[in-house]
Amino acid sequence: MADLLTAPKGTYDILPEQQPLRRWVIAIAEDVFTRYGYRRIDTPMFEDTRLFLRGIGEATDIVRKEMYTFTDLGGRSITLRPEGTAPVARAYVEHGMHTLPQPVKLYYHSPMFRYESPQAGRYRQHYQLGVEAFGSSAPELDAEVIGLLATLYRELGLRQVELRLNSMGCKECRPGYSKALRSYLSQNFDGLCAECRERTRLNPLRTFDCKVEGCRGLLADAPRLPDYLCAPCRGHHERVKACLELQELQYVDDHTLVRGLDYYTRTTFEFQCSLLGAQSGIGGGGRYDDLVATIGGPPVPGVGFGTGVERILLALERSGVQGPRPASPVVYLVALAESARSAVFRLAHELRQAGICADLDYVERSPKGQMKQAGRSGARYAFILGEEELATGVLTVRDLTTGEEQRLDAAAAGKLARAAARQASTAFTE
RNA sequence: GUGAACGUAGCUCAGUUGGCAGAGCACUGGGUUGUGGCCCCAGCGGUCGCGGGUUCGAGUCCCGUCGUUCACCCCA
Repeated sequence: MADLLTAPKGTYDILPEQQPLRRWVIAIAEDVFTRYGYRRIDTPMFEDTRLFLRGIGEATDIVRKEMYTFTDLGGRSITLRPEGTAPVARAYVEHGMHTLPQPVKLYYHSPMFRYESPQAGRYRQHYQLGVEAFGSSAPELDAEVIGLLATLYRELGLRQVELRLNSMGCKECRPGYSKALRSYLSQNFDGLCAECRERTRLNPLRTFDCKVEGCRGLLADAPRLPDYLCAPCRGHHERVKACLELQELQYVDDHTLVRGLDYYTRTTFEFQCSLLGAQSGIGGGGRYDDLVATIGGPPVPGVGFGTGVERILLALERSGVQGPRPASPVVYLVALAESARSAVFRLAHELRQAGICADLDYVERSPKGQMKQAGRSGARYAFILGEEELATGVLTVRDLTTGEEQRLDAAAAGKLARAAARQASTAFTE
């Protein structure tokens, strides 16, 4: 026990009993994504490190201290994917998707890797569901992406979800704001915490995340991003809001909402769920009109989001949402005598070939033990074989829901099992 | 990276001022020569995270270390 190996820090096993709820969430997500016209893409779990350096931005926390980067045996610098947008953008460029009818709408469900300190809802490997739409700068697309995510949360039955919205401006107007903010921060440098002094130099917009009392006070009087937006950005933002209202979506304007990835332009948004505790962000994203060009592609705009599967599951559990019941066998086979084991094994094979889910004992349990397993397995019927049945060529078929028993030949028993299997599968799809 | 709390059976947890390692659940068998769920009985299962120290004696006290959890930070 002393040297027992465990899952690496910040990782976890997804156990059989946890699978149904997770698979249900993913199935609903894929249904919603498909309904909005998005198609699935899978990209490698690791990429050339330069993709993330250029795409996410070298000043971000993700790139500076959270990437799993290593040199492979060929001397290449490789990084485990920390987020989904840059890899999908890379695939878009690499496969010439800018020549397809635009926009190109893609979705993914993939593990992400970040070297973080684990806590509730935060892991070193976590799964994200996300969408990316390339090739249109229409504000309707921003609003659609946001509406799509809101629809997903609603169909999952999540409660207490709030949408926060901001515009980050574009490369025309944001530099002017950054300059004004940096200048304001520099004038009040003595009142800032050590970290915000660093942020002033690297990425002044991030100071809005600071929770230190003194910094918050100073930032309350800081220049506001909305006052610096250029006319096109302002118009875009107004149209996004109008389209949110067309979808009857509530949102909170938050001009301090700055996300941790440098590629965002114009729209940024984040859904927060108060059921989650400290890691309240359940999903977020925005527009990234310069990303594709930054990683070496044509100047193609885009917009998308990522949402954390573990945080959705956590919120669902705290909302009391139950997953679907795990599948049970239709038939459990019981050998009452040692001499019946071969016939039972043979019968299990035949049932399975006929498409019926059947299970049996493999550890030489007593008859009572086998019946106990049959009951626990959730099977509809126990097919019982002992010396009497072997001699007369029939099966004892016990209906485990009613306890009634009858003697049937193999053909009649198979018919019964097929009927029960059909019933079980229709119950599942409903 | 920083701080706090917690590490005892597969799981959830008791364990008094330091004095024989416990319970419930789960698992296996029996109670019924060939029959599940409920009940009863029995069994299986532990280097008390790991390493040092104090002590006649440490699960218990001290130090270190690793891990988990929560929070900061950041994000999904």
